[in-house]
Amino acid sequence: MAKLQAIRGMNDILPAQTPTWQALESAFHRVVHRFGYQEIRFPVLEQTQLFKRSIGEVTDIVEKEMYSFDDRNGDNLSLRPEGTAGCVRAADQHGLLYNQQQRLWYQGPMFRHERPQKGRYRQFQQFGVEAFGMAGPDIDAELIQLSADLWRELGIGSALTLQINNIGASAERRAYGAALTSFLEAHSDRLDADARNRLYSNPLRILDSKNPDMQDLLVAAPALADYVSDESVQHFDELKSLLDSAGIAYEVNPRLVRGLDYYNNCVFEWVTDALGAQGTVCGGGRYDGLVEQLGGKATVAAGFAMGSERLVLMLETLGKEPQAPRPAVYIVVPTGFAKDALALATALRAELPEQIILSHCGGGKPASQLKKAFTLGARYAAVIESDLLEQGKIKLRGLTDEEGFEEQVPVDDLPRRLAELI
RNA sequence: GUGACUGUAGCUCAGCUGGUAGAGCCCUGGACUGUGACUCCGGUGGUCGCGGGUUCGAACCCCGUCAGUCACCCCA
Repeated sequence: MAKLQAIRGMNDILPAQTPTWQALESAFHRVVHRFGYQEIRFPVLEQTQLFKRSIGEVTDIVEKEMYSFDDRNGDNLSLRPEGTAGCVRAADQHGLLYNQQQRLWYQGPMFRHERPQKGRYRQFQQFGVEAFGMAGPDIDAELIQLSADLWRELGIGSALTLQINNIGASAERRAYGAALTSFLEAHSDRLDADARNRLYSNPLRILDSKNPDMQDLLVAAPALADYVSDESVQHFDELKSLLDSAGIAYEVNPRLVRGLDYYNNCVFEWVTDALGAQGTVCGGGRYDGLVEQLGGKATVAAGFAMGSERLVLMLETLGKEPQAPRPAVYIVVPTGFAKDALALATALRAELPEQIILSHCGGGKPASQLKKAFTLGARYAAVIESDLLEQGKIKLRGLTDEEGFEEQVPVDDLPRRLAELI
């Protein structure tokens, strides 16, 4: 029988990597906490309809990337491909959005059936932040500032660039899309297959094509900025000046178009060149129409999401991984002294509750146990020896280069002695 | 979904034009050492991703399949 293995594109995260993940998660928690955001948790499965109506019927995500199936009741369900739709559904369903402001955050796995590659997996983790009921650019700036604070906390700010754009209201985008379509129709002989596919369904997506021929063609195309309302432009200008005063550098990228339909006005992405093809680490923007579109009372909103795997990759390639936790004390236990070791370990953990106290299990010579203590990077070894123990003493050894001492300590004093040293 | 490359011990890899597998590291037992580090001796561990085919014989050739990597596409 063939060995069972993980589903394609779904990764196990092993002990060697979990410290980096924990560092990332705790940094995120610290940042959202000090910005006053509250956690919300919502299911991994939703009605397929929710994603179709929010993300957009003709987007790649719902067209070909969702894990959808009929459950036993015949309802069509989907694993969430992103967080915003479920967050809005949950918040609206429980009345969190009715005439009030909310600052929310979530984290968890998302699912998209794409061909896996570096920084892109079929199950992946996102952190997301959503803010409801605030119409001005001040909240947009706050969201960006929050993300920038996280980069600072992680020490990766210098490897990230902020790109922003104003994509206007959906009606404006429709008008622009029509203009873009007719422009491209006039040059249909120069369009690549992908552009031809999107010509009528989603022409704006042609804007960020990586095909140089398309980009050459688009130089002469109508500009989205010319179709955006004065209000949108003013909102965007205010955002830029807020970012300026906050000291957050940005680039205006007129080609920046988000892949989900619900965005409007200002959108942004944090990008890096440290990750190969997956340059976007964080993306978001305003989505003022989504709540109403999903059946709620009209509520303005903005938010962003970031990909944890990509951030972990960045931490690794930039050498910002935390050190693996090392034991403070390793107890060397000769055969027949398990009870003494257990009692000693309990006493040490009571005195030093934050430290890792490892007691050797499985027997073996003291010499090889000590070797294990060194291998694990333990700072001290508490060596039980029968003749010493009869005198109520234990041997304490410092195992690091700086602390290469060896001393005999009364067993009862060992917790206090170690507390002094550590 | 498309393309290119890859798939041999836990890890990193070798295996010439086909003759049923090797090294280093790791782990482990022992010797030595004033109870780890250096040195010496020994040991565990492989359906050569999987399934077919060609052949007297395949890790090596052919087909399929699964998985990985990178890129396209798309996005976090």
